[in-house]
Amino acid sequence: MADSTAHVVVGVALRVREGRLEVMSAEAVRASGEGLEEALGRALDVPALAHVEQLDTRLLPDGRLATVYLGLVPADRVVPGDWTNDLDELAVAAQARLRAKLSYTNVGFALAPAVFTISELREIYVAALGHDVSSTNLQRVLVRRGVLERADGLRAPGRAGGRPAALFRFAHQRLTVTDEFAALRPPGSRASG
Amino acid sequence: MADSTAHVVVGVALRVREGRLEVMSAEAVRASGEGLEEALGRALDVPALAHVEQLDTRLLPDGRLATVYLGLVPADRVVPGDWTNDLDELAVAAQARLRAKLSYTNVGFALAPAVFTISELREIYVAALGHDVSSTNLQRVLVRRGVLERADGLRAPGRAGGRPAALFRFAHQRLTVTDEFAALRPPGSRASG
DNA sequence: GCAAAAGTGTTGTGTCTACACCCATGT
DNA sequence: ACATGGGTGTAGACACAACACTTTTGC
Repeated sequence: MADSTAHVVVGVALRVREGRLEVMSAEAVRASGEGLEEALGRALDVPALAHVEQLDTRLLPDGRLATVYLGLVPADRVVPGDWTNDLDELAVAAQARLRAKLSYTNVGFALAPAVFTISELREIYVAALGHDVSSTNLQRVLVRRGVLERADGLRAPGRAGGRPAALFRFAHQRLTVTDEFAALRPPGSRASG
Repeated sequence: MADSTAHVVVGVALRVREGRLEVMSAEAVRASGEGLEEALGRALDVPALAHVEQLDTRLLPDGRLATVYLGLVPADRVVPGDWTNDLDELAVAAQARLRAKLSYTNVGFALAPAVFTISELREIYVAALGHDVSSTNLQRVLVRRGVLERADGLRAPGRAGGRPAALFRFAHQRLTVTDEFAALRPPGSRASG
């Protein structure tokens, strides 16, 4: 009864680099009596992750039991490891989770640098979502929801010229649901701004 | 290495009964080499569940590792067990998940009888969501989304009279996302029905 | 001046809530 | 007739996508 199958913690980290979504996976055997967090800490560089959440617990093909975590790394953070572009089944599940949450939460904070222009944020969203995003609408949606706020200063234009870009930052660095339930809201809950 | 902590599967079942949300929890120790499903089968009456999904994997206060599943039972199905109205922390998490999914998926199918009137469905939603729901809008939202469809026949009125109610059924008996991403949809995705 | 990049104004559409009103039945 | 419960019509509020237009820079 004390002997159950070995339990491992698997980390799947995602980040956006040069317009592409990159993955890195790692696993650690969980020592007897050890918490999930400790094992996750050995699997991934957790302090480097801006956001972590549990994805799934499943039996691996080899019969071991694995608890899978999704970690997100800001684009400007240097995290060594075997980053790759090809997504295995687990990475696809992680991306699906990320895609969904990008649209109704502020998870973007975990992929973006501390301060950025809308164009830079747009690139991140395009890579993570896998489809084009209008920077006009991206800005408006996120500002209206209170997800983004202005940071001081401007980014000087490149050699090609152009208007200097305003800098923004995420208003919160913790996951928040920003688009609560499109339908079936409680009665009398129409004011939102 | 082979000796990790004992792993248990915990099932949290929810149903609506007499206008109240009820919970039943159970757990089963997972035998060596056994899958999660088998243990879940011993913990809950799985064939009676119209929908099952994984909620969380966590360390219990006693140090055991538990994988928690959420199961939903249709209101008219007879499932013996120790059903109660007071929700512990796990049950609250289960309810939160249910509440969220009620608004952007068709999970309702797993709580409702095969065929029902809008009023009956409304009662279920009220109990699960914890706030009032207008039957007018409930009907319109779910029909517009293609979640509900008409069933043949009418329900005769009670002794107090009233117009006979139309019968409806859920169009699908498997979880489907019906309100995909409010914002940041791919370009050119405006037509919907 | 012209191209490039950023940002604002504005319009149209879809989806929701709220509420007025009509329909079908029992007594 | 009238109370009761079921259902439809419709108006108003948002939030969003799309696109035209203005602003600010480099060359």
